[in-house]
Amino acid sequence: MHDLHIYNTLTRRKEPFQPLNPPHVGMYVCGPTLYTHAHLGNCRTFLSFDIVFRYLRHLGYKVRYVRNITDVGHLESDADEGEDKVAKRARLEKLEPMEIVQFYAVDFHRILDKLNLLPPSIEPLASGHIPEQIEMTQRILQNGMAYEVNGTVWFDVEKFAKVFPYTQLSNRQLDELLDGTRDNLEGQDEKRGRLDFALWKRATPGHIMRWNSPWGVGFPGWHIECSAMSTKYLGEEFDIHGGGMDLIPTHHTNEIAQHAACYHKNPARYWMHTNMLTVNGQKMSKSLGNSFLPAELFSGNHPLLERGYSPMVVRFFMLQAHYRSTLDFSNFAIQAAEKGFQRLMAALELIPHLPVSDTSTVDVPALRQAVYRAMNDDFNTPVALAELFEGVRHIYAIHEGRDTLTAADKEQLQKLYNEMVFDVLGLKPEKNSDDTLVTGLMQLILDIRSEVRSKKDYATSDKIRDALAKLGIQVKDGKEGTTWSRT
RNA sequence: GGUCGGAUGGCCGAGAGGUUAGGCAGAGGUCUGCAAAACCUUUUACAGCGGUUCAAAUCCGCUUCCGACCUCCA
Repeated sequence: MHDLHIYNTLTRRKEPFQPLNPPHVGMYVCGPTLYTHAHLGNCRTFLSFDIVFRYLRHLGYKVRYVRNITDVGHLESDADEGEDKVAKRARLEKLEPMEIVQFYAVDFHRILDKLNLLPPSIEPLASGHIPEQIEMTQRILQNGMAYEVNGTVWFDVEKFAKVFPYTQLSNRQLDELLDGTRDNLEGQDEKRGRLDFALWKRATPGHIMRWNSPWGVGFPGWHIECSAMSTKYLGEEFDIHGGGMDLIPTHHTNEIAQHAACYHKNPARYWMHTNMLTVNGQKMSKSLGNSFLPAELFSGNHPLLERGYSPMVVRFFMLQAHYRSTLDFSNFAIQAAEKGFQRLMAALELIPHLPVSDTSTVDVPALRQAVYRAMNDDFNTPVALAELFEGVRHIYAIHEGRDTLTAADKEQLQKLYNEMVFDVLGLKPEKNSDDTLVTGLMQLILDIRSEVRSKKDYATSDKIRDALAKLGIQVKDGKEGTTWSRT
């Protein structure tokens, strides 16, 4: 029935999507480490998976979507050195680590809600799954793929690589990885191999986040929380695992390793990775100073921004690029998206008012097929939108009598746009005002204006129009009467 | 330096051997008391040089430039 193909990073190919236990689908996406505000690039990744979630549900799958929040164990360096990011922030602000995470989690959810992302089915915290992580670490030790040194448990990458393709996901050569990192082996006397990573870390006396374990007081490593939580909620093997592309070489590679060291198989069948958001061709990142927060984008309160852009415009802007391509941000580009979004929404509002005829000159089933073909091709939202814009042209043509539509086709057209635009793409109209008083007053004012216009009293009608313009209301005289909108 | 991925018209961005992607901007038009808005039509393209092919933006090779990862990042 569906012909959905998903690009799998594991095989570097698009593959037909076949869930393990239809109609159920298990999907795990690596969420943020909330020691600070999530930035716009982070949001793009979660938006991409929101589309996956929505489309799979639309196709009739029962999706369990797990997206974690990492609140412990993520150190400042992937080499398992430096301070825990959350703990550091807590120390600096003299707050409980959980206070830090709670503060940024609330903010994170508020932003995602504005962008109309559906909440995941489960949003587990790493700190809430310490026993699971300890248990998994024990299992890896029992299976001989890890070793303990002074209360820290290290994953033995080189040993593991002999029995499992460790570099499968990143598509790199193990020798080269070992070579490339040799020089920073110094100062790390505990781990045996340069690629080895911590499953459990001994807590230094001043470390605020600490739990008892078979190896003494400590805290879990960065990657193990995702393995433990995905296994707990989705099982030893599930359908989709996703995250940003930058997680491929370290985080996801190690996740697969840990999981395979326990269960002798890759946790997920389809690995999906989203590309980066760039600004002037460079990856958005805090260190480059080219990142801004979603809240700043909405308000326009940032040096890089000419003005604010509404959340739905931002969503539309991101959907105009495929999730595996980089997307370059600029004021010009997002302003173009804003106009396009408004055009799409205006056409959508027109559908219920379209006249019907005995025959159709528009091939609605073909349009429908084209849109689904795009979505089935690895969630190709830009092409799906392009097809919907083809439909927009027809909607206007029908509106103006240049094309015709049967009642049945009109119903199908309405259904297609409702389902695709609202349910799958998650766009929604941004009402300027639903204040009934304003609506009533405007109706009255425009009635008066049209009366004086019919008497050719243009001085008065222009006075009304100009005065409204000063108040930020644009009057639009059309064939079918006069409408208005806020500017 | 190593590995991987890119270079598409003024901008953003799809496509991936033969047929117009789409959006925005520009130009022309329709409508209009005027204006705006809206709608219609429409110009400009596949980094460079070779090769394969009846046919290449699309495949292969080289060159140039850019990015990502290898060091915190979705």
